[in-house]
Amino acid sequence: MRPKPKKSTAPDRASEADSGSRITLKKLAERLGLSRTTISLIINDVPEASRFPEETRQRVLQSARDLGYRPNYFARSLGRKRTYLIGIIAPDFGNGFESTVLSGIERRLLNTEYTCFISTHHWSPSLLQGHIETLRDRGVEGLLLINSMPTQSPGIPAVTISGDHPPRWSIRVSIDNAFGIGKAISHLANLGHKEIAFIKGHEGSGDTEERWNAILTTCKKLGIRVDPLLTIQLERLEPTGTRHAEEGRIAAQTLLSRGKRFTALLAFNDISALGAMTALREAGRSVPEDVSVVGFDDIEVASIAYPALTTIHQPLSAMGAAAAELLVRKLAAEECVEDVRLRPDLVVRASTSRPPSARRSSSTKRAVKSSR
Amino acid sequence: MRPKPKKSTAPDRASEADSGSRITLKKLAERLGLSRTTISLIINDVPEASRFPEETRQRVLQSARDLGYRPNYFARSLGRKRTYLIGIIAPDFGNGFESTVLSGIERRLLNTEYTCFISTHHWSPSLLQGHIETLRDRGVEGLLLINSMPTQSPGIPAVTISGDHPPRWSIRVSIDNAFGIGKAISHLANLGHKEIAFIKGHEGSGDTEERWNAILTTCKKLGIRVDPLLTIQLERLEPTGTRHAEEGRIAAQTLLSRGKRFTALLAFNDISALGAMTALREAGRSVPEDVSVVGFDDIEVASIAYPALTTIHQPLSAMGAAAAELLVRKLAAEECVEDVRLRPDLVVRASTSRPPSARRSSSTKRAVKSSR
DNA sequence: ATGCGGAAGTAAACTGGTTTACCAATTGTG
DNA sequence: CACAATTGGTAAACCAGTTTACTTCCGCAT
Repeated sequence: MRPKPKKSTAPDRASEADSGSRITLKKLAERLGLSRTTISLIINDVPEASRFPEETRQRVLQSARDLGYRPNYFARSLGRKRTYLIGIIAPDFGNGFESTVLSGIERRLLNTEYTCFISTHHWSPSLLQGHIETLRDRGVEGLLLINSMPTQSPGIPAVTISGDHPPRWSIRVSIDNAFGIGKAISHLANLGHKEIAFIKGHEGSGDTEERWNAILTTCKKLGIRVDPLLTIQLERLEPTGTRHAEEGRIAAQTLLSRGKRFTALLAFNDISALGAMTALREAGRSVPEDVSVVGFDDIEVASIAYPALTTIHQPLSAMGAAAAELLVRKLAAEECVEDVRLRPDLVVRASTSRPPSARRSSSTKRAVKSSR
Repeated sequence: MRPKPKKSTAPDRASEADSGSRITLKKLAERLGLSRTTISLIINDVPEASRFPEETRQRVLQSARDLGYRPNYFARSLGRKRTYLIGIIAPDFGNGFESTVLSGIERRLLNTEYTCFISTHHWSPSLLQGHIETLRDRGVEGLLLINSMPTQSPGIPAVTISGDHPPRWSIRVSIDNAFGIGKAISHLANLGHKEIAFIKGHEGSGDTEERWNAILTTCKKLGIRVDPLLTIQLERLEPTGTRHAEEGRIAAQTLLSRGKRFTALLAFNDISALGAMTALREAGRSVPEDVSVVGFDDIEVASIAYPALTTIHQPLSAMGAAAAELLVRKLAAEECVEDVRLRPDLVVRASTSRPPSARRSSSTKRAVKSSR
């Protein structure tokens, strides 16, 4: 794009051997003795190009290939009024949640015309707003919002993944939090747990409210008490986005410091569950002998933690792919696309067992179990 | 960018209330009774704009603000021949390595003019090559290559982060692998380990060779035998990029199946170390009582693993920031920027201890230690 | 000989900015 | 008072494509 003052490397593309700069439509036209119009029509293979005899078509195509012609995206976008650009926004690159969603998005977009900007806002609303403006300036046609909820409509099509309060302006891909939480608590209840502690998600973040409401509903249904003393909310730590596990550890420490007994802990997500497990160990409690722990998300490290984490599996990659799919369809035609809601499932691993009171053999040595 | 057929949401920007479409320089000029030239010069605050009296300047600026004028990036890039676009390429979004480097890059680029494309290639050379071409077509001015090494020069400035064999066409940000490996092995040797197993990195990936050579050199110096039977190379699993821990688990299983005794294991990186720890447990070996494990990278989960992982800390975020810095400098002026090499350090946690032979009190109950 | 239709292709306007070269009017200076 | 310099600004070319509305030529039927 920019002129290079000195090329130290040998030119490795035909296009660059040409005349120092990239070959343009005009130069190509001159070489072929045809007009820019003709070349453009043929290169783009528009219906009108059928006017030209096969021979001319081949001549143009061949020449374009030989000279390594690549249309200038900026000129093209300017004329066509389409950019094929998508903006992705996430709070951070995370410990497995965001990255897995991102890979799902990439997978779906791989063989399309679209290219993605990705930016992160570290939970700063103003940064989020700023990114949206920058991306719009850059010409993105649509937005994929992972766990990110702007206060105003971005003014372009947007698909939110796992955000709360789906606003009217966005399409939403989410999982059935109530179903997942129901499964998790039922699992603990079935094992015999009655004293369950809860780590609630961050204020105003993604699925916090929905999951919390599901906890309240499920517990009421199952006759389990939700004790405020056994409830703690995650607080963000600086620098945001890099210490999620630490947040869970601190939450569990606070919980323990209150002195109220609990035999199980349901964390907001896996990473906070893992941090909490660390805190429990530090306080001399064994998992799952003393305290059973359940996470949410099923990120990769959940399965290699020790003990391997029982959790609610979210099809993260599929959610990313679904979101990308919806956005692409929305951008292609103004087709009316609908929200997608997926079902998570419970994955039982080694971090949950019956509560200590239910088995008076608490000194049993921990068996080495397969962790998956 | 594209015409919206029906706007269901209320217009939230002045620019959109205008005439259905975004306001252009021309419209702005007409409203002000000035020429496009004048507006352009003033908006861009070029030196030549000093010609215009302060009063005119303010009038233009104010009006632009009021009408929510935002220059069209495509038109601008076309004329200026600068795009302020950077392409980032990584194998995948990973479990902590890539994401931390990415956040370092983002941090450095946050208050600059640059915007980033990010793409991943899942270790496919052809996909990597394809991404480079796509990004070049899209007009990126430079590339940040995380653990990704194209076979040919990309033809634009590039900074590689943690890649092997730095080619002449790129600037390189890396850590001193030899130093790190030296620290790791010395640590094990000081504890009394002599039978050390090694998990070598993937064929052709990033720091594999450098670390492997460092292992050979250090072991020779310390008089430690590098036994082929205690050496295993990581193999990629499908779908690539999502099962790094599993790769480490399989490697350790293979190692164990060979029946050769070892008291310590040095893994290529943290995620494979964690997978290996799982395999060791499954085989009934305790970490660190029976086998000490050392990782490399110090990703976040290393510190919350159980036992917390002793590892070589890489300043990942700083490396990302440094790479971005170099690229920006390179793009700004053709300033001659040099490679950056950073020093990692050893972080001793709970996954290493003296070998079983050295302490004949092998039935000691594992003490609960602080994990950081 | 004239008019029609299709085949093959192009001129020119347009996208929305940037930039160079120039102009007209005023002010300053010898 | 003539000439230069300054002030305040603009026309037009340019970036590299897309797109619309022609044109020209030829063969064929009337």
